[in-house]
Amino acid sequence: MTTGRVAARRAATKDAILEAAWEIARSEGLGGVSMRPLAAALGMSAPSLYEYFAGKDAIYDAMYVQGNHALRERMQAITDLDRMSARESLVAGARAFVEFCNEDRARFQLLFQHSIPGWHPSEQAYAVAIENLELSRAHLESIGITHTRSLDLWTALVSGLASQQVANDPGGDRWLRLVEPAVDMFLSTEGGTK
Amino acid sequence: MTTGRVAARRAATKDAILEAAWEIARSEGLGGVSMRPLAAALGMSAPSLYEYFAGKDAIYDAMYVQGNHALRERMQAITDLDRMSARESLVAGARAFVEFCNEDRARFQLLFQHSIPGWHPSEQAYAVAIENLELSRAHLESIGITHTRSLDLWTALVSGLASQQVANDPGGDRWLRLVEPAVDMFLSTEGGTK
DNA sequence: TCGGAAATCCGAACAGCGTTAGGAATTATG
DNA sequence: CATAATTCCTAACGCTGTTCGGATTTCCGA
Repeated sequence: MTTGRVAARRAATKDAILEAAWEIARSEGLGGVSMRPLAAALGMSAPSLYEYFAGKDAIYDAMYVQGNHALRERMQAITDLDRMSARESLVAGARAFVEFCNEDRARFQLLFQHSIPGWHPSEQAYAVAIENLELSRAHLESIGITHTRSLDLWTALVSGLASQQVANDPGGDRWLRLVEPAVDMFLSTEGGTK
Repeated sequence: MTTGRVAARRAATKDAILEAAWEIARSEGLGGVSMRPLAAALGMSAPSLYEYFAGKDAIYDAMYVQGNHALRERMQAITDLDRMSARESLVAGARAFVEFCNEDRARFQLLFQHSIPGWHPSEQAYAVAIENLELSRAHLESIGITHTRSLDLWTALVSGLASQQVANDPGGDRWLRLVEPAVDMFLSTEGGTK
């Protein structure tokens, strides 16, 4: 039985470890997460962490999954996309994404820059990211944008806005404000990429 | 006198160190550059590197400057921008940039993703990057694009194309092919961002 | 309730990292 | 030729992620 008391306690400890890891990542930077201080923040010893995660990479992996789940929830919080025009829904989606990236630099670096040397998300963790990408592909499809070239141009545009925002005006809105003009620009020549 | 035999030999050794560092970065990844193997590749000992660079960060710094100089030369190799139309020169510039990024993943990560935990370019190294940015700003100005919003949208668009290309199709042309449609899209609504 | 099993923890240690100290060897120069 | 500057290396320090071995605690069925 995987839902016994031990499993619940184990899951709670894992969550606490990830929570502390996020906190360190936000204050010290994503690369500043190290095992001994992380363990100390939880009142335990570094080797004890290995009872819960196979290693530091597995911790990053779990954080990567958490981040992608948070992104999915954020995007799905825009419930009534159906009632919006294509333009409105694109603006809402892109704005939500850029805001999400702009909220937490460490999370952005983990999810979208591959910022930890030598680390790559595991196959199952990456699958969660693909799932998110698929959702936004479905969104664009629902408003009639289906060609790979159009989708690629859209992802480049939105990710460019997000990365510029995070890198050059973190927490601000210098590129966030450009979401609306960017959507208009994108829609104005949609079809030109066919 | 800084141009004596000793200074020349010293400069040659520094170049050799950077050369070996680039080679390791290209094969092992940017974060895979470590002092002892780097020194070993040059037949010397790790502490000897400190005769030439203040530390590992200083090596990254010098690589950062080298990379930006290479970018400037590449961009300036497009000599006859004057004889092109605005559209042609934008296409040429963006294509050159994306190609430059796509050639060397390690170089791209060093210059444009801030991929080494805890490392930031020094002020004087960053100045070289600003110099490059200023050149492309001048280019856009010369074709009548002056507003900050337009410039920001342009940088987001081009950097988005480059990062998507490098991350998802390294060495390929999936996003490189989108440079031309992207420029058309950008120009079609230029003025809408005022 | 007792006892074996499972879960959890920790101290010690290993290899690798960037870096420093101190001194020896080489090279340049007055 | 001798002094000074340059260049190099060995040893070591504190940090990193990680493993080992064993002790301690917690669970759970007889």
